[in-house]
Amino acid sequence: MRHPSVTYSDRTFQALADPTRRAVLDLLRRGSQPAGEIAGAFPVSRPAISKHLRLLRRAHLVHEHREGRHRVYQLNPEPLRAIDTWLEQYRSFWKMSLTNLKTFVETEYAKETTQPRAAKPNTKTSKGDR
Amino acid sequence: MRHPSVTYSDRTFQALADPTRRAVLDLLRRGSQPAGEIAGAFPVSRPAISKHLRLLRRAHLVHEHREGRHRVYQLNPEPLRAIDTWLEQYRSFWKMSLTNLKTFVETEYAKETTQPRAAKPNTKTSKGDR
DNA sequence: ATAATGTGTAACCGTACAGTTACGTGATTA
DNA sequence: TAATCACGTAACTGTACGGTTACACATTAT
Repeated sequence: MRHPSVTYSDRTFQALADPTRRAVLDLLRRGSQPAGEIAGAFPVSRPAISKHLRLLRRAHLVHEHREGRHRVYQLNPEPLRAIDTWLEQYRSFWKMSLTNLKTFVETEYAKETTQPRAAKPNTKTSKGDR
Repeated sequence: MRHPSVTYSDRTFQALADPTRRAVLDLLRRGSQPAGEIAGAFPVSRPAISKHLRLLRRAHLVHEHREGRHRVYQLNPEPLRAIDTWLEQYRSFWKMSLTNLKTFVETEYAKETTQPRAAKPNTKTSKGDR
């Protein structure tokens, strides 16, 4: 079950989880398109794409506006900034050499692991606070 | 139904779709930890976390090694590079001002929309293959 | 008015989570 | 050896997708 409160970037991450939806975004980078034309670019049925578009809308990754009987979809890259921000915290990690990472990790966890016994972390105490 | 072939970064995006799993990664940035201690940091049951860890493992976002009766999990930021690469293509978009984006989009789609009739994209031709 | 287009939605099916409790298993401790 | 610890896994439940077909609805075109 999903958590009761679904955050903003939650929807974003969730929307990006599907390869078809990412492909739709990739497509829209080339310019806005009506739903039907987007659907034409994929090997699935039009309603399937329609539902993908609904999720992308829900995540604010696309904007839609009517144009005659078309519904034109436009990329909105704004929510991707949140992803970028999240990733930012990890950049330093993959810039570290693996050896450095290993060292860092070892020193960090050293206090819990070096002593065979006394270090048994009391798992339960820290459980209530989140 | 999932596509037959699930790509590498597919697993990654999918693993990141869940807020708990992202939180686990955030936790591991501070240093490796055994499964139980990770579980202690969340309001869900230990088996639930165990399953999250399985997905993270499947996405290669964490490494696991046994240490006595503990299983220590370590962050592996490597797969996140793929996400970063994907995002890279969108950076230019959110750096553009909205007006510029609008202009770009309009000129791009102009050929299909400016002529009322003749431009009707033949959606069906590419659709027949499914 | 009627027909055709372009889209979204409803209803239905199968699968993959996310969570739970109960249980199995290897490593430590008594 | 027996008890305990730290996990993973199995079995089960509910929900959200991802896909399909059938249909409703609004907007042109005849």
